[in-house]
Amino acid sequence: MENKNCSLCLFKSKAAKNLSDPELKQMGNSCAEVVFRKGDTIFKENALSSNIIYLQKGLVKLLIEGPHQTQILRLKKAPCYLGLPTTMGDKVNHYSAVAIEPTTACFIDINTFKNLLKINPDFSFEIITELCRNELEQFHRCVKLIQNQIYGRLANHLLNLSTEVYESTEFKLPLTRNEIADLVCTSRETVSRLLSDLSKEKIIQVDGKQVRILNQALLEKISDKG
Amino acid sequence: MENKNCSLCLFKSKAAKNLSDPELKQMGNSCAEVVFRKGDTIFKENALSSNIIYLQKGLVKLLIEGPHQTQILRLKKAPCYLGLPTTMGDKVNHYSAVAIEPTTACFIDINTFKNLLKINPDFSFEIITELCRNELEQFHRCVKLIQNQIYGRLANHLLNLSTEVYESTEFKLPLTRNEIADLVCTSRETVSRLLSDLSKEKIIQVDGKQVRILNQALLEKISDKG
DNA sequence: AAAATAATGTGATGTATATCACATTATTCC
DNA sequence: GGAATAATGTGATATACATCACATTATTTT
Repeated sequence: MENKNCSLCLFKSKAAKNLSDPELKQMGNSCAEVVFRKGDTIFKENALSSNIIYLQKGLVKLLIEGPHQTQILRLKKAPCYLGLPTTMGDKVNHYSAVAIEPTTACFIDINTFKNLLKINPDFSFEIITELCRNELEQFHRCVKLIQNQIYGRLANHLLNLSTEVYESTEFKLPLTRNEIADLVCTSRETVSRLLSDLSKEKIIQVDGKQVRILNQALLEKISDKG
Repeated sequence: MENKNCSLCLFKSKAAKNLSDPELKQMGNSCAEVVFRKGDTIFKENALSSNIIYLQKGLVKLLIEGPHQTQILRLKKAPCYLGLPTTMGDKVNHYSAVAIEPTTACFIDINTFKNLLKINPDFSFEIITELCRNELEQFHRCVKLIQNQIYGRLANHLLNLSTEVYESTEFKLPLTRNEIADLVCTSRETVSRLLSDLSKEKIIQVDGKQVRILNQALLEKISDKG
């Protein structure tokens, strides 16, 4: 791998904009690019965590084993860092990451990353800011997940896929009904039923995994009110 | 306020151990100590966030307005930082902090704090580590909250109060049944019923707010299994 | 292309827990 | 210390959703 490639890739990250050329080179030298197919595991819960991952391209789900079922914590879309909390926060991963679309990821050695944090305060300041924003998002996601009924949670995730992930009112679901159930914490059957309810109400149009949002305003209301 | 006091106080924080004498002095100079009584608000959701708070003494609840009820995100026990994510992550607070016991807190000016992050990489590294650990904890809390039934969540919080907060099998609940409901996301009535169920099963002993844990092993099993 | 496997839809039934209603007991306040 | 207010306990009823059961349809695999 060449330094040139890495610096181009990492320049998408706000934090890495603070890195100097030699620092980027240093990162590039301990950085390995890996391609994943749909379904491939990028890192696994309980395995030793030794890399920060920079998602160059693709879409990933973060999974954690709950007391009753695996929970999809959130989806992460490139470009972004992956596994910052789980790699910096403990020796062992507290969740898994699995590609749900063809994905390219850079594995950055944790010691190199830590070193950059220590020698470049602007870089580390941006990382702090990003961690803080993530945590705030996570608080909101969590409260919504607990307090909203499933209809509202489902609406929320459909909107999220439409506006954040695919930036289109029509898209192909990257998840099975079972995975959607793990995301909104319900059963597969309920997902089926509620999707066809939304369809009957002409709020969305569903054909297998193909989804089109017909009434975004109403979907937003459902997402907010529960 | 004197520098001497502040450095003593902040030395309890792992991150602040990396601060030099002049840096501690700098922090001390833009640091105000405030005493709160039970029920006092320390900072409020949606207000402009301008301070990092170091909890010297006491116990605090973090509140966020949910779509259906206020949610208690978590309890925070001194000594710890308060409002790191909400102050660094946005201009405005995403949650409130309210004292639930007599509490002493130091308000550190955000600009001073940011400056220290920029000039002292070891300090900022520790803050990153703490943020990461918090986020991991939060993931686990969230999954437990969604997947466990209320009996399990209640057990979990009773254990937490016993082992983390009061470090005793007997303690006085710092929350009303209503607040416990906001914590485990249920109704006041259900909290009443489940507490007396736990009592009938001889797992805990309840007299008003006074609680004694009689069968910790079983309580842990309930907390884990749901 | 056939066989095997995985994903999905849909009815019937059960249950945890919300909600309403009201009685009882603590706390706070003047 | 009595009045007002807040906190708590407990029954009856309603409901969102889980779970089970099975039919149907996609998707892989060979």
